[in-house]
Amino acid sequence: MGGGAARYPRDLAAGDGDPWNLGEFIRLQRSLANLSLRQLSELSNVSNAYLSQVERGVYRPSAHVLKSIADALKLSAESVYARAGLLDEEPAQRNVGVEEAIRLDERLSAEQKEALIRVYRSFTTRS
Amino acid sequence: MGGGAARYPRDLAAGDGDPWNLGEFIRLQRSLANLSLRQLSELSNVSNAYLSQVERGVYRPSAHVLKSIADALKLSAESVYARAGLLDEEPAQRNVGVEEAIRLDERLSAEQKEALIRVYRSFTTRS
DNA sequence: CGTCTATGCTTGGTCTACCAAGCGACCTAA
DNA sequence: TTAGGTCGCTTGGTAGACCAAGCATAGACG
Repeated sequence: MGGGAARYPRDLAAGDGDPWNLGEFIRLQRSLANLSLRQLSELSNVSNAYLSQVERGVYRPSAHVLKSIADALKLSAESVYARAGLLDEEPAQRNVGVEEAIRLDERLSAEQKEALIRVYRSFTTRS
Repeated sequence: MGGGAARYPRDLAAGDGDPWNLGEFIRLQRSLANLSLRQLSELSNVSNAYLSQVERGVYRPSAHVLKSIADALKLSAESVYARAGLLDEEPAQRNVGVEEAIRLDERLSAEQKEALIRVYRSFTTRS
């Protein structure tokens, strides 16, 4: 742990690109946390080899790995998912929609949900 | 499209299990939307073969596929991710945290972020 | 009966996410 | 100089996500 940050030919110093793709984003967050690939690897239980490939854009990590990385970097999973294009937008919208709310309600049976949705549609659909 | 819903030995009628695992959940939502495997397949650009396996719990789909399915079923990606165990909890928490907010701010340079975080920590950490 | 269409399921294979092991470059200490 | 440490990166291999094609069943219509 002693060290300062050493500089390497293709090291973090090369972070000139825009951090709009996932790899650059993760690399930036990692550097802001002052973590090496192997340190982040240990924190996230993801191999340093794969982390390197992810940061360089060789592979697109699964959500499971993304979540581990997010936890290790103390980022919310939602933020990282949004960067990965797995979530539509910024975590700002909280519109669920009537139909989805109905379908997700666990106290309703399937038949009750169908009936509710049918009625809801009959109210909202102009024939 | 004419048809009513046909019943098959291991068909939707067998939806007696609790919809707490992802497969059962997707199958339930699909049946509530009155979609066949192939219809959902076309809407989501996921093969019906794979959808069948996902619903039966043979495979755990990637987030990309999950998002496609969520869109096709008109569910929010967050809800489905939560079911898949990819999100920590219900979409109810809106705590971002100061450090994360800093790191995600695009108008700050890396140095500015580091400085801010350092100051923030100096305020919040008891020595 | 036979044929058509729709359903969900199974199979064989391809692609890629992911890891263990190792490499070259760089630094510091003896 | 050599030895030991860390850095990021590359390579070979394995497991599983994912699909195209085909199967079996069931209803509708002739």
